[in-house]
Amino acid sequence: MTEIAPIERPSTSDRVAEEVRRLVWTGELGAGARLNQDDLARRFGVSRIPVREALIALAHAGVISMTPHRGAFVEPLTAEAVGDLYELYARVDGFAIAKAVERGRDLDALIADLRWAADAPDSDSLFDRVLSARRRLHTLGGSPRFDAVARGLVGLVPGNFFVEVLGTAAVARRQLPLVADSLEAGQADAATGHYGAMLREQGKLVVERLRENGALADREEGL
Amino acid sequence: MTEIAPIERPSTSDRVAEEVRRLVWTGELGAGARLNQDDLARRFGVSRIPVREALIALAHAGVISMTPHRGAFVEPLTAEAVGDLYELYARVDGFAIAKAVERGRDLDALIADLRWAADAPDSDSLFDRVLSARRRLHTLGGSPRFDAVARGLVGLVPGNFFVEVLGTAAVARRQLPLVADSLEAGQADAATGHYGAMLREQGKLVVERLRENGALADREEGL
DNA sequence: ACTTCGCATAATGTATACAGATAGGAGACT
DNA sequence: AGTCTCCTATCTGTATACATTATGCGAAGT
Repeated sequence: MTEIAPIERPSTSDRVAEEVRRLVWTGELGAGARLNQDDLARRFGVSRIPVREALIALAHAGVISMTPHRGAFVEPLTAEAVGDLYELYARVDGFAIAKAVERGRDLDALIADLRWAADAPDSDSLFDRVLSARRRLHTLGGSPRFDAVARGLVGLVPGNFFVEVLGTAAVARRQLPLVADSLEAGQADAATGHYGAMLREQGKLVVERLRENGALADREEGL
Repeated sequence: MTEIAPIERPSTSDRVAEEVRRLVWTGELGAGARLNQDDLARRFGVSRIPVREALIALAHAGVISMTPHRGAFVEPLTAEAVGDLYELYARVDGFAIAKAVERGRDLDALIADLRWAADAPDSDSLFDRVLSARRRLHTLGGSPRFDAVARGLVGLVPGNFFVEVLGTAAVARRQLPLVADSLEAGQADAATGHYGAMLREQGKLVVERLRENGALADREEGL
């Protein structure tokens, strides 16, 4: 039987984390806002256990900060910080590309994945395909640990990235084939360049959208 | 009153995570080993809640993988993967250095921190000081989120890095002043170079130690 | 009036208990 | 004999309940 992706059935913790991400994303929870575990539990109709687990995950992603016995608070988010995260994102994935090429891995599957992603019929499948292409990249160039770390960078935009941030889908459809072409030609530098350009462009769109949402802190608040 | 670092009183979850890290580090838990929540809870004399929270943290660090309703398993760890992690580590922190310089941040405190760390009287204080210097670097160059992501990279060696991996302390004491000097001279590239050299060298020592422990997988096991 | 100590309140951290899902094996059928 | 089905044991996921800690207010003292 062909390789099958495990069925996604998000746990309660995952859904809570996603909802909190959304609250931050929409600006409903601004920088410094406190996240009361009981309130969140009541709000989502679950117990505090999955809420806690969601908060731990969000803290690791840097979305919130937790202090023992004090609580969890939304970290400020500046345009500069978002730009940095996407720049970092580009470099991490670029590193994986470079390593995959340098080590002579079989890139056919990755190239096919990238083109398959760019040909996605709708935003939902585009989202899924980009994620799986990215996962293949990380396992080719790095390791499972690498993939875990790299995925930790993403936890900023909730739900379907391409739906939440208009314009990013077009960027992906334009750039991903260029990455694939470069890989096919064995030009690692060009591939990382196209990939990085995609992410930097998308990062700017994310900043715009966050600004519209009023979810950007003007600067690092004192607190 | 001068700035005071908050007292560290790790929670039960933190201690469990640390212990599991140690089990992986010492090779007692090899690649693919299953982490039974009940067993761990009994072993450490705690309930399953902190065990679960520890596992979530470790999964985010890429040390283990969790599948819903199936369990948690130790990810394989190859010499190549460890080298990659330290290389990535160097690049992430190098990025922070570059941004801090590029944005004209006041580097005096960071430079002082680096020298102060190199002058630490013993390994324990060296460890603490390096961590705080690194934290300052991330807040200068990046943001709180950046710091959270960067710290996620560390979760490989348990306890005091410089005690667990002999030889790394000497490397740090040698390289950190060079980084400080370069920063003082405004040479960002040289600073990232010295910093990166330190981490790459330390990464090799980590690999050696892991090999001694028998904690390295020969290659990516097919599960 | 200001500071300090102590207590009450409310939140977090952890333990216990229950519900739901997966994995492995026994049994029946082809 | 092989395969499928069903069942049971075991483990994970979640809810509830208890313990511990931080915070804020108020009273007493300087």
